[in-house]
Amino acid sequence: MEYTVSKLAELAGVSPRTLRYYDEIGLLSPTRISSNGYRIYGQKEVDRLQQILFYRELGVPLDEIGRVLTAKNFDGLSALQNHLAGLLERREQLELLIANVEKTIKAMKGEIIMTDKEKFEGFLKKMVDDNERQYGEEIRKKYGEETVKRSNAKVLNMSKEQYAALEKLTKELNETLKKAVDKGDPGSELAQKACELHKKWLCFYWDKYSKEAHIGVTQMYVDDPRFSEYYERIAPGCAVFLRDAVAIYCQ
Amino acid sequence: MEYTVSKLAELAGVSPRTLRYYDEIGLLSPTRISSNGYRIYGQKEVDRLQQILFYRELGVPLDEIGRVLTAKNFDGLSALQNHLAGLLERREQLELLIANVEKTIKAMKGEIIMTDKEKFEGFLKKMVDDNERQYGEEIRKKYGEETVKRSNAKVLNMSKEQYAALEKLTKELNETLKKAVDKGDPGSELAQKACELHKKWLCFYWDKYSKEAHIGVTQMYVDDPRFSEYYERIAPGCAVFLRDAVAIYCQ
DNA sequence: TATTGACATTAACGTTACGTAATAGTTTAA
DNA sequence: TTAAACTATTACGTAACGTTAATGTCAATA
Repeated sequence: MEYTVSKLAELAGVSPRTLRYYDEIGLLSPTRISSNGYRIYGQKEVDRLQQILFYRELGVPLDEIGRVLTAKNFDGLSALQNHLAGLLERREQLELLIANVEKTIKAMKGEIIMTDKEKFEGFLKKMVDDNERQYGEEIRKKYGEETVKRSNAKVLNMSKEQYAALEKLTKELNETLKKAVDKGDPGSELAQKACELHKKWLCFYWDKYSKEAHIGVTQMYVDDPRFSEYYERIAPGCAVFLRDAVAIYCQ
Repeated sequence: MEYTVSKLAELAGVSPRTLRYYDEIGLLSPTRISSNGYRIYGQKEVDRLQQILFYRELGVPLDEIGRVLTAKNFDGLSALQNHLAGLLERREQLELLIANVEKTIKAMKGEIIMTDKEKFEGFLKKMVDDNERQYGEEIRKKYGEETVKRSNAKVLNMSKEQYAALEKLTKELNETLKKAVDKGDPGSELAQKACELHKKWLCFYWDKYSKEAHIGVTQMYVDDPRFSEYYERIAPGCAVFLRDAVAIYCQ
């Protein structure tokens, strides 16, 4: 049986270009060149190509494949063993990489949470300041500072388990929010569940929960573009939706 | 603090070429170019380089690093998560590769063993034939055939455990042989231990052991270049050494 | 002061295993 | 006869630099 490039290519599941390339680097040459200049491959070449592709599947570089195929069995074996050693090393490196990336992701998530925490603190301060302008000052101020202090301590002293719980809760909240926004009704059961989760979530940061603060913070999500951006990523229109839902929730 | 290319390169543990390349692709440009045309880097660039190298460590391609660094936290996070997904996929592929290569190595080892087995069978036949020429024929012939038959069955029906034991034994034999050849004395304790191991090894293939056959097969190692080659790989002069050692062993 | 050695610069090729044109000739089917 | 479907060679592009090569600049020494 004789094959031209594309016939053999189709037979072996590679591109004609690949066969020409293998010819070019001397890895697989055709039996002969026909009078019109076409490459003609025979059965021997088919077999060799199978072998080549076999080693290629194993990730052996082409020049090594060439050496392996011309070598005897024994050399082929040690070549493969070398290759295996390389693969094992690569796997170890990959494991390290993965572990590092995962760690980094965790850290980044933590950072975002911390960033949010700072924003909340800022919000708390603002709320307190507003209160102060409305009412007297010292008592409220002192109360505000303590709140912030306690919030600090709360987040910083979070145990691993608590942190994990917060992560889980965040995920659940985001998913619920997304689904609720898709439905579109801030008064829906799902939306109210999201509010409930959001309240729980806030309580990870806040020592003391109040309806007013809850309403205030969700309003801030709408007003402050840095917050809006965060929530827009969860779902379009999410900040506004959450504010409206919380308004109902806190009635 | 200002740095020239090689200063920064040394500080960060990369090559000057790398820094020029990063400049070329716009990933990290120097603060300014001094009058003599030298690249001058400042603290900001040092920080950015640290970040770049951090992501590079994680295997993120340079163009993606560029995007990640200009993006906000959140984008950086999702970029990393994407990257992680890619890594996990690569790990799976790598696992498959490794499994396949290991399987192939096992198969190749088996093949070599099988090849040897055929050679042994050939030897057995020859031995039997010689015997036949010397003695009568039918009984011996039948006996020989049965031996071969049983040898076939024995190897083909080898259990995984037996196969593993054979592998272990082969390794031990080869190592002992190598050490013994290095010492140089076929009568040494180590050489005789190698003979003992070789006997055990033969018994994996042979149903029935005889001193004459043992001497004969090691003589064949010397005479048949295909065998010699195999043993030469273990140590130079190994075939002759083994024959001499077995001659002493079988006295 | 002239020279030397250690720096700097840009330009350009090499690395892997092909994919993807571009250009040109050949075979085959309609 | 013509067009489709093949063939060929040549050459650029890919990622992230390493490695010359040719040339220019700076600081220190003979």
